[in-house]
This record gives sequence, structure tokens and C-alpha cells, in this order.
Amino acid sequence: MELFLETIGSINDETRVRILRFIDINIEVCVCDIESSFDMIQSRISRHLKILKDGGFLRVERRGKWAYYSVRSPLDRFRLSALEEIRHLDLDIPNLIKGCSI
Amino acid sequence: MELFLETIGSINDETRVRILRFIDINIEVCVCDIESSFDMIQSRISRHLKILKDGGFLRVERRGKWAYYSVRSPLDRFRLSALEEIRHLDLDIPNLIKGCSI
DNA sequence: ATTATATATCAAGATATATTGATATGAATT
DNA sequence: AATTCATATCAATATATCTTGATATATAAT
Repeated sequence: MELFLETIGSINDETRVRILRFIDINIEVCVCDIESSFDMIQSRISRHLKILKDGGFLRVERRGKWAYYSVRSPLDRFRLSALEEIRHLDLDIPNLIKGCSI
Repeated sequence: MELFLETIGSINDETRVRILRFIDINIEVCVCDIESSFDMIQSRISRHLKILKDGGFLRVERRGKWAYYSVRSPLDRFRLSALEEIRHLDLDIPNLIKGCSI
């Protein structure tokens, strides 16, 4: 139950649904990309990413200074069906703006 | 998005997940049955039922004094996959105790 | 009509979650 | 090792959600 609620809770927020779909579209992005694409402060993005990761939707890979987030693969059946539901929503997803200085 | 969050939010609560599964198991129950089976006060049950109904998981049918709740059928693909996920959880679901005086 | 039973809704307080700004960590560059 | 850049975490506040007890509505029985 706890794990289920963690999964559900992670997509029970408009900002996180949009971030998840943004990563889904752009395959792999780092935090500063999301930060500048969404025009939100870094701590807010970082916290939402952690929740989505703990919810089982995202994976992170640190390379150098950057943390690259992508949709975890493979997704189990339920999370995949949730993601597919999100793909069908009419969402306002910003274009990718590279935010890191290098 | 709003509808999606309403759906997700409706199962983002332990009590509601248990109530939903309880109804799923018992096919059709009235509020007082849930009340006595879960040993929770009526207003609490009633409110959770409304949220599950608005989330698209339940339907109600009033017959006489009673409001009979059952899982909405057919469920769309996403809600069904959520319910199936819930069916696989190891939940503590009480036995049905008929709660109404007649 | 009055009373009893079942359910729904409301207002208040309690609890959880989100946002912000500040600070901490960690890796790369000088 | 000191600085810079990217990210994570923390503490405070703001906002949303849950629970409770009280009240309202709706149907049925007397």
C-alpha cells in the first residue's frame, strides 16, 4: 500500500505531471534544463524530481556536475498505463531550453 | 489535466483504496454497511465515497432510504489498470458487516 | 404530520503537501 | 585548495486535504 500511494502521490500534482511528460518527450534532460524550460526555481524542480523518482517513474544518472533524468525503463504495467494516460492529456509542455552554462 | 488529477487524487488515500477494494469484493454495498464494516463514522465514509465517485471509480444507485455503491462498469482502461493494481495489493479489508437496521 | 433511519453537507481543527529562500553537498576548473 | 557551477536538502510559510461533530436533506413508517 505504501509503495502504491508513493507511486500515485508522485503524479498527483500538476507540476509533476508536466515535468514527467516533458522528460518523456525529451528523453533525457538535466535539472537546469527543466529549470529554465519551466521557469521555476531550482529547489522546486529538484524536489519534484525526487518525488517522481521515488514514485518509480524516473531514473537519474549523474555525469560530471549534471544529473540527467529520464523515464525509467522498463516501466511496470501500472506506471506505464499511467504514463500513457498522461500522454493523452492536453498539456502545456514548454519547449526544451538548455539551461546549463556549458 | 483536472479530470486526471481528480481520478488520481481519489485513490491517493489509504482509506479510499481500502473502501474501493471493499466495494470491488462485495459488488454492491450501502453506506451503512461500509460504516459498520470499517468502524468509521458516517460522514467520513460518505465523503470518501463522493470522492471515489467523482474520481470515476464508483456509481451510486438510490433505492429507498439506501444509497448502493458499486464499481462503475465499464471502467475505462486507465481506471481499470489502477483497480487491478489495487487488487494486487496486500490490503487489510474487513469482512462485510450489514450495518443497516433493516 | 411526526418520528425514525440513511445519507449528504458544512464548519472547525488537525494533518499533509507545496513553495520559497537559504544553505549544504559534490564535481570540475583554475 | 579555492572558486565556480549544478544539484540536493532544510526550515519556514502557504496551501490543500482529512477527520470530526453538528446539521441538513430525503425516504419510509407510524
